[in-house]
Amino acid sequence: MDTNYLPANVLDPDCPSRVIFQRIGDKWASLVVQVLAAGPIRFSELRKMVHVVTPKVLTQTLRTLERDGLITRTVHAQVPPRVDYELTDLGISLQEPLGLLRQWAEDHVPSILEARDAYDEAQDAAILNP
Amino acid sequence: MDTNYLPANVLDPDCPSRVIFQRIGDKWASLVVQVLAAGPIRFSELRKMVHVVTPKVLTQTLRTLERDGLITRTVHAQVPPRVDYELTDLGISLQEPLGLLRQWAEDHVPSILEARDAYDEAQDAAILNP
DNA sequence: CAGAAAGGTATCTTTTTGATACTGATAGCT
DNA sequence: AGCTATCAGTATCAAAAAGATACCTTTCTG
Repeated sequence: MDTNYLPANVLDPDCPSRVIFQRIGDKWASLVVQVLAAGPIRFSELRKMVHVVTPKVLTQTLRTLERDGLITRTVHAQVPPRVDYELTDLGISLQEPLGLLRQWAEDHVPSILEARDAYDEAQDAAILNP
Repeated sequence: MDTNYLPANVLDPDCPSRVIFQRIGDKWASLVVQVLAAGPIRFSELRKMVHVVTPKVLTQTLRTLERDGLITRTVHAQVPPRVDYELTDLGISLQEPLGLLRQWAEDHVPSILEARDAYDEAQDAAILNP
C-alpha cells in the first residue's frame, strides 16, 4: 500500500466517505456488525451479547445501520414480537476490512497498553517535578 | 476470512481490544492518522488540513494518540513554538488496515447513499400512511 | 386477574463535543 | 519603548450525544 497517498476528499467535511467512516467507527456499530456476522439475531439476544448497551442506544445503532443498508430488520407478526436483524450483502462485505482492523487491534493490544503505562508514568513524574 | 469467528473477548466491555477499537473509530483520530501518513506535520498545518476541528478537540485527539503510542510529539524550543507530530512504527502499522477500511468506504459510498435515500423515502411514506 | 415476554419509547441526568475567546514568549517593525 | 504577529495551545461556556431508569403494548399462561 502506498502510505503517501491520501485522497483529497477525506479532508472535506462533507465528504460521504468521511461520514461513513464515522459510522464504522461508531462505538457500537462495528461491534454489532461483528456479532451479526454469526448470523441473524433478535433484539433481546443482541442486547445480551453486547451487554452494557442500553436499549435506546442499541435501537439507535440498529436504525442507522439499517438506514445505511448494512443490516435488515425483519418483524415477525407474533406475540410477543420477534424482530430479527441480519447483515445485508453490503454488511457482509464490510466484514473483511473490519476483521482486519480487529486483528490489528488484537495483535497490538500489548504495545498499546505498554505505551499507555509509559505515558501515564511520564505524566505523573512531570507533575511531581514541574 | 472466517466470518463465523468472533472472539469472545470482543463482547467483554473491559476487553482492551474493544477500547482500542473505540479509539480507532474516533471521529478525528483515524483522520489524523491518515493525514500523518504523508509525514510529520505541525499543529497548525494539521489544523488547516483537518479543517473544522477545533483546537481543543484536536489537542485531545493528539494526546490520546500519543498516549496510545501511535504518534510522537516533538517540541522544538523556538519562538514561536514549533511542535511536530509524527507516526510511530505502531502508527504506521495501523495504516494498512485503516487504508483498507477507507477503500471499502470509498467503494461503497454510492450503495450507502442509495440505501439512505430509500430508507428516508420509506419513512416519509410511512408517516403519510400510518 | 396478575404476571411474564419481546421490542422497544419517554424522560431525565451525565458526559462528550464544539464554539469562541484568550494566554505567553519572543522577534521584528516603527 | 511600544505595537503587532506567530504558534501552540488553554479556559470558559453552550449544545449535542450517550447513558440510566421507568414505562408501554399485546397476548398467553397460571
